[in-house]
Amino acid sequence: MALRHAILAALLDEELSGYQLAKAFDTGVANFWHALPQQLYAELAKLEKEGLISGREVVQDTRPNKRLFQVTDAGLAELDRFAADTAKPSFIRDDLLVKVQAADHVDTGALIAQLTERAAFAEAKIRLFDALAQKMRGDLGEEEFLRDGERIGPYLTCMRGLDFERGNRDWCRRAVAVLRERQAAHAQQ
Amino acid sequence: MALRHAILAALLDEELSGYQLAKAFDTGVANFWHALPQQLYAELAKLEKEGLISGREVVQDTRPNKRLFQVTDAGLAELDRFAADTAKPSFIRDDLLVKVQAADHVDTGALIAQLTERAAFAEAKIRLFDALAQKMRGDLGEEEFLRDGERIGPYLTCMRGLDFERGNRDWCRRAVAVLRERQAAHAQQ
DNA sequence: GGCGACATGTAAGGCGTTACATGATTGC
DNA sequence: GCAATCATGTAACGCCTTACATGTCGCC
Repeated sequence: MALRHAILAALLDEELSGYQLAKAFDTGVANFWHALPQQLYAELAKLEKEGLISGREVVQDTRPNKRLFQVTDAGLAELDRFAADTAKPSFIRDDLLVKVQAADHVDTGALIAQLTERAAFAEAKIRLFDALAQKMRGDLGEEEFLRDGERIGPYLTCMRGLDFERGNRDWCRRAVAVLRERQAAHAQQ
Repeated sequence: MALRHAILAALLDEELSGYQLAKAFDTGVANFWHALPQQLYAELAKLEKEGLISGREVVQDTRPNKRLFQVTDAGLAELDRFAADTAKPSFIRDDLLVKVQAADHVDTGALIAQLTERAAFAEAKIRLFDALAQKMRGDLGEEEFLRDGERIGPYLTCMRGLDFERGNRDWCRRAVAVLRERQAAHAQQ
């Protein structure tokens, strides 16, 4: 049940509406969790009902009104309790890896196309995370920021996201190169 | 619905029983997917019913009998169809990242303990994957194997697993170092 | 006799995905 | 007028997790 804790963690920095949260969790700014809008609206309702967050209506002239949520003391306590719990190990679960596992038995062309697309996707995320990290540390160097900065949690998770996507990109490119070379060798026979 | 395809991919190399599959999917040899025994037994039953795998009873003297499964032609076709489908992007979803995101608001000691444990877990997986990769490529060098080897799919996924766990380990160690230094600085105030 | 490995499941409940639904405002 | 963005949901289905259940064999 980490979704609720992910939401609480996301609301630590600023008040957000469901819609704003959804954008953050969907478009990859969520370097530490992923969720769809529907999940978020449902969980926000639950969290408010349980008193872990509190919402306030914000009336807007030009746009539909919205509700901004912030973490309550009870929410902070719950987050602390969660952090002290033993964490489960995390596992990779990726369609693309399954396909590559079967690479010797399936259509190579389709695989190459998907690996290429994934590499581009990873590259886009890298740029995003890079910009985000730079924005967070401001004028400070990384070492300096991590020593003296106020809020380093998001920076650390951003670094993990960056490295993960770099790994993704590089692996995809390598796999494409390998598959292409084998394709060429096969054609020559 | 990638579990079934993960099973098919795992059965490409050798006939396996549900129990053997479960070990592979559970203990981390599964570098491309993760699943619990219950899921596997249920999915194996479905797959057999649908004709994508076929099982044969193996009578054993010293141990309980078991059923070994292999992929049918229909199973291979299904796997090929799956591989041609556009893949969804994969996301990190990790309790530990949520906790680190909230690092500035929760107990640092508990976090350090969990990061240390995770680093050790990752290190163990690295050794496992390393040994597996070495076994797969045999006497050949990596470049040579990837060019001429018979079955490179599992090797490529193993490489991704290796890199992922290295990233995990290094990030955990870095985070621990950062948190420790800040703890020390805080104590001096 | 008990523990650990082998071997295979059922059942309940929670979490995530897909599809559907509604309505206002800004910009082309 | 139409599409995109803002803003918030409901419903159905399926996958994943947790707990429970059963039985054999080898070893200490």
